Amino acid sequence: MNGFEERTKKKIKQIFSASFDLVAEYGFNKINVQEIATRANVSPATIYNYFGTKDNLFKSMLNDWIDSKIYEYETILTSDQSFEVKIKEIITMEADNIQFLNRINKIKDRSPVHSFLVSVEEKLEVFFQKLVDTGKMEGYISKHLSDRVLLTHFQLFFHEIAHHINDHTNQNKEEETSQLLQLFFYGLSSCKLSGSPSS
Amino acid sequence: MNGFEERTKKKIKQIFSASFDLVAEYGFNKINVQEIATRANVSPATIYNYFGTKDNLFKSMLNDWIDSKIYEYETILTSDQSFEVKIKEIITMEADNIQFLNRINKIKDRSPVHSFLVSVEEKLEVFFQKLVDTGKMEGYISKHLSDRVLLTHFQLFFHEIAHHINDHTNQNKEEETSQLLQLFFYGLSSCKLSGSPSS
Amino acid sequence: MNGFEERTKKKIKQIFSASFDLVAEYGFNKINVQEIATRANVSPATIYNYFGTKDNLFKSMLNDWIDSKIYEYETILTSDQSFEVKIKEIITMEADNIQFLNRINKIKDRSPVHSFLVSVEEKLEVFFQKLVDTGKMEGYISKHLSDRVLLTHFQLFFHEIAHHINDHTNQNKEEETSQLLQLFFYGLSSCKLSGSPSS
Amino acid sequence: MNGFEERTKKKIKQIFSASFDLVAEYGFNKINVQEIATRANVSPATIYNYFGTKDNLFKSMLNDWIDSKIYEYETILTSDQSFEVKIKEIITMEADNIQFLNRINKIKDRSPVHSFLVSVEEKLEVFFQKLVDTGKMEGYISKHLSDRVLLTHFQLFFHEIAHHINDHTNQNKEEETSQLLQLFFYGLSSCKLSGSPSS
DNA sequence: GATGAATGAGTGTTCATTCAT
DNA sequence: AATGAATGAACACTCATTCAT
Repeated sequence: MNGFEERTKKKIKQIFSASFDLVAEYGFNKINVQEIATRANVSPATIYNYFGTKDNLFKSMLNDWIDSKIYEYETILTSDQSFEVKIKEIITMEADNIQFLNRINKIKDRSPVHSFLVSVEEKLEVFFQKLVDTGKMEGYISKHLSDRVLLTHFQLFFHEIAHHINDHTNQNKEEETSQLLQLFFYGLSSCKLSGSPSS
Repeated sequence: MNGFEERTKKKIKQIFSASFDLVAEYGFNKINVQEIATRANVSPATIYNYFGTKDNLFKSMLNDWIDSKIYEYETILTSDQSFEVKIKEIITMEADNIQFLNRINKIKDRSPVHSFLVSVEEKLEVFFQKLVDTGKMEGYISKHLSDRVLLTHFQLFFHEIAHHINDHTNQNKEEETSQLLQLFFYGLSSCKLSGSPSS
Repeated sequence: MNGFEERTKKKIKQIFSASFDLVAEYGFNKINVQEIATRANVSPATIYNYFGTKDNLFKSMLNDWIDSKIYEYETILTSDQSFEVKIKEIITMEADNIQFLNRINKIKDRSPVHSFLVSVEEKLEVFFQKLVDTGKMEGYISKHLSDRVLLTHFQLFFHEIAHHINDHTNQNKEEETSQLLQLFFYGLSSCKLSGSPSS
Repeated sequence: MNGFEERTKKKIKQIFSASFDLVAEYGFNKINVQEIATRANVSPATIYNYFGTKDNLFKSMLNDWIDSKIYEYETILTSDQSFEVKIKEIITMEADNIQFLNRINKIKDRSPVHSFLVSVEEKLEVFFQKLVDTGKMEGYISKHLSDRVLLTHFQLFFHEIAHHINDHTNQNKEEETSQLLQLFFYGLSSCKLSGSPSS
């Protein structure tokens, strides 16, 4: 890789980073190319040279982001730890991206970005499927629960806990996170208080 | 009520209805006053006569909507049925509004509407608090779980189930809804399969 | 005049008064019919019933105003006092209308009102001509000065002094007004300090 | 200065010129950005790129205009001529801007431009103060007249004479201008007919 | 390759005026 | 006769995108 390519890569990174931060803070709809360009220290025209359209910039940025995220998740999943520890680690990771995840999770508007969000979701589902499989195999998840239901449940729950971890106004993080994990594993009625495989 | 007032009320209803539908379908950011006006069979200027600004229209519409919704919920909550039946009824009602709820739930952008969403959320929290109280009193919810955690949990869960009910591509609604309720009450490990108060 | 006509006349007076005040405060361009109607305690539609257009309202209002003003001026002019005293009295009267006069004096824009302002100006010129004639006859004004020049000069000077009288931030009203009158009669070089006819 | 800057400067000049002409002809209130843009051969968006708001365009234009005007005045004031000749030269210059001056002089409406007009007026006052000082020093102006009064008087008088010079319907320009100058120096009673310092 | 500059197509909002009651 | 309500025609301003340098 020569000097030109390197500089180009660096600029693309800056643009991705600026887009990510601004989307996380304000959502897709309330930011404009000028803002992204300013924060990335390039001109708007440069962004168009690289990505063609604003939507395409978002698509590329999302693609880059989801791939690196999935890679980190997979690393945890294939590591040598108990299911519960893996869950906790992944959730902690999620906490870092929770604001951004909230942004991209519920957007089903006219934006052409939406079509791309579907592919992000698919990649995430593939991962969560592996997670569910592991959980069932290790006896942490009742086998008669359908995968489809569990997928939705995992995603929502992860957001929920990550949101709590990330909430800076929250004083009882530790306690509440533990309670949420308990809700996750044992439900509202809480027939059991400390978790070990039920098999 | 004379003829003027009656027609005005009717038009306001039309405008609220058009706004609601469009927000539900496309979100706050992707619709313009012209569209709302067209769908409501009025001119944009009429909307400004009534509401002054676009934001104010949204605020009024949300206020109207949340009040009627809370009223219906309260009716169910104070009815003479078991906790589980109440939950199911409320969730079924939610299913009708799920798309709209998804829209307004995650929006924390620069829009001045946001400030108003907080008050919507507060009204909802008041209701969910009552729901949690009832659940604890009737023995369906473990008393050592903090209210704060439960509030978030309830809201998320309701959305989750309602989303399933509302998902038209879904074939196994009945079965999946039942599974989700089970997850809700008894968690991932599913120590118990049929629910009756644990007290 | 029956009760109906009386009420109509009263409303027209209210509308004239509201228009006058608002034009004096904000100028022709920055006030709207709604504002005038509100201040006059009528509906905008009523104004249109009476005057047809906004411009026509202004024309009627100006006409009414200038006629009453000219009437008062003429009364002073035909009174039995010295020229200097008459001048002072008229200037004092002007002070009350100075804000309004400033408004209408310099407006030569696209407004159709302009065409009417010309007729206001004509009426004023007729009066000022009489004033000049009196001044020349009584020996206060050098006869070799052309009427045309004197007309402009009088109008400007009246505004200038009236403006000083009306300026509430001004501490030395008395002194400054006297100086201005001196400038008027004897000019910058002030060859004379107390004025008596030079004939 | 590279090609970019040069073209930008040229366009700004065009925009200033177009704004100036239109304001002079129709006043601030009756012209829109589209019109200015059309006359300046740019798009409205370009104007917003440069100036941000319509008001800001006016402010910038006025600032540019007053500075160049003051510069020309100062040149005359510091030149090596008699007071009367300086006065005549400045008045002749004013005649070129009289329409525009009439526009900006009396506007005290709700427009945010007004706040800026104050600073224009201040710059003019500084200049007129110098003029008055010179006149007093050279014995053309009676020293017991207050500066405050003289400032207003000068401004009004300049407008008056300039207006006459500029009035194309006027046949006797020469004669009338001379009469007005006489009124200025020696007042209505005209105790003196040819002007030389009275000291 | 990078960018300063320019713009067309909207978007929220205002307001004189009309119309049905 | 009076007015509540409705609207068409503007207008200030934004922003994704293009283009000449």
